[in-house]
Amino acid sequence: MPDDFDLRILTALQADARMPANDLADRVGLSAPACYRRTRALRETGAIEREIAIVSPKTMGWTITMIVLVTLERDRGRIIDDLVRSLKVAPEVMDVWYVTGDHDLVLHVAAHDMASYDDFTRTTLHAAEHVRSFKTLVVMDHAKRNAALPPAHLG
Amino acid sequence: MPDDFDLRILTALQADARMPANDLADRVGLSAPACYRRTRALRETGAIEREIAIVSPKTMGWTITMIVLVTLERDRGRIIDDLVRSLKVAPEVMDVWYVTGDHDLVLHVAAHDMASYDDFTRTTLHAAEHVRSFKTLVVMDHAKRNAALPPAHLG
DNA sequence: GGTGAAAGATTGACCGC
DNA sequence: GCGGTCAATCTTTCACC
Repeated sequence: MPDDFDLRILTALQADARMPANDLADRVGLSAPACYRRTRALRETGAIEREIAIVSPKTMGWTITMIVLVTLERDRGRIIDDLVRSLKVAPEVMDVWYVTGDHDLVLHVAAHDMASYDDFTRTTLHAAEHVRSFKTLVVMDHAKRNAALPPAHLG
Repeated sequence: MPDDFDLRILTALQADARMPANDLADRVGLSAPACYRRTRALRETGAIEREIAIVSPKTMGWTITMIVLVTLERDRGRIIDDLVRSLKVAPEVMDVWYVTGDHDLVLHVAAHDMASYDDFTRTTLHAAEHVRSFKTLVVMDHAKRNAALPPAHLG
């Protein structure tokens, strides 16, 4: 169970994973080695899943992204695992959410252009069993991109 | 314009922002100082937007997330800037996408529980002008969470 | 962009609570 | 178990070519 020191560390590292342990120490009120030990423990327990650079999509050659709302046949059971497995492997697929409501899956997909997105839908979605239908919402602007979570509530 | 060295650096740092410049150097085929200079330039030009820790939502006390499909009145002009501004400020809102298609905005929202999500919809969505309707898709599982982009295509 | 050295950060050993 | 101090090690960063 994380205490407030841990939550402060996590909140700081969510904003800047490269913050030196010394700055972290000042912020959370511990010594640098104490911050380091806690940070290491947070990594080992999986509270920190990974530490990554957020890169501009255009720089990486991904010019468009789509939100895809997928509706499955109404006997979806474990068979959709096959679909999800193929989505996990597909590099263009950045996020897969299982949802309840008007749809069953929501995807966040990157593409170089519309033609390559069409390819993706053909090989991955149209080809899949149990996909009844899907709707593509083309992203015009990613107005807020907060890969980090909201800050934790401190006790 | 990034060359292949830059793209390799970006691809590596997307997977692990803490990779030492020495390892980076081995991977991309440059010396550590060269990698460092390129990395710094990539930060300064905004190709690297930021470097963050991906934290487990449950550790941070965010137990549920939602995908929200927002439909606006059909005279949305600049007025929706007010809505987007409030969404950008709201800590629970992790992503805001402007989209074309059956809806106008897609949100990715975190909440501590359903009651606090209800609060959010009341204060931020129901209260907003020009929101015609919205649909909430409750996330049951974030099966793929790839805050990083797909790898770049190298020439 | 490479080399080598200075500056700074991370990590380990050890002590005390 | 926890954190603190000090020191060794490793990384980042700079100066110079």
